[in-house]
Amino acid sequence: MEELKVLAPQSPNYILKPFVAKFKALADEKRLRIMYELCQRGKTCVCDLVEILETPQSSLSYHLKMLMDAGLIRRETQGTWSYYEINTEEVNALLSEQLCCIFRPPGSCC
Amino acid sequence: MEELKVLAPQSPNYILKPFVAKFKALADEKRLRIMYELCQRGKTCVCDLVEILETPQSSLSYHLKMLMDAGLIRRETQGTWSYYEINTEEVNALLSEQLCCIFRPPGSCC
DNA sequence: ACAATACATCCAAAAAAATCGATGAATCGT
DNA sequence: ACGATTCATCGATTTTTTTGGATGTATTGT
Repeated sequence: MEELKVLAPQSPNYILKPFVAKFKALADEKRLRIMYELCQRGKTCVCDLVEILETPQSSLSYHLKMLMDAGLIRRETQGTWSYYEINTEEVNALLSEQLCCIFRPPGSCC
Repeated sequence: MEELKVLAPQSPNYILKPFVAKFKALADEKRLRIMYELCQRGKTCVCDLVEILETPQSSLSYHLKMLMDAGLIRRETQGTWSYYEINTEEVNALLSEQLCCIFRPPGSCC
């Protein structure tokens, strides 16, 4: 039976690791644009985003997955449609209030 | 007298662009670690960071430049030494208060 | 049942970012 | 003046990320 190896919980890298994925998810113009649109429009399906961003559907799905895996957005499936929306709690916990008008849904702050 | 004209309504991408570089700068474990150490220790020179992060000097310089270009840290040169420190205003404007203990210098908030 | 739509996933190619030894400029100590 | 130290920049290589057409599954409308 192999031993489970774990980073020391007090190591800085252990503390910082969860944030890397979140910042990576935000470190792309297309994904920032997705975040922006989801804030402006609320729940939005992929086919609408394809039109808004003028980006191939497979590319959109890829970027949405990045944001999902980082916990910054949420998906709600209704039949064939996938509706995505901002995960307000996560975004609020991560970004400053000054960014609320850009990356937080209207009314969720300020 | 002509009225000062505010820039015509810009595309979302225009608004978002400045943030891409900032999030890109934070989207790396090594650079997050640099931010963390600068917060803990205040002004720190490159040679100290080389020892702390156990990373080649050229790599450190590369990452410090990324953070500099994003405006997240500041440099102060004293003779041969380069001291880097957090740009508190920028970080506060970008990140949530909940991250203050990790990415903001102690005492600059909470 | 069939055609059309929505979307996640796959995959190979292209683009972007990171790595690290080497070089060179500036400064310091002796 | 000379050797040593600090650090930014260069450049070739490796690694990671992004791209977008193709494929497959699920669902909807007729």
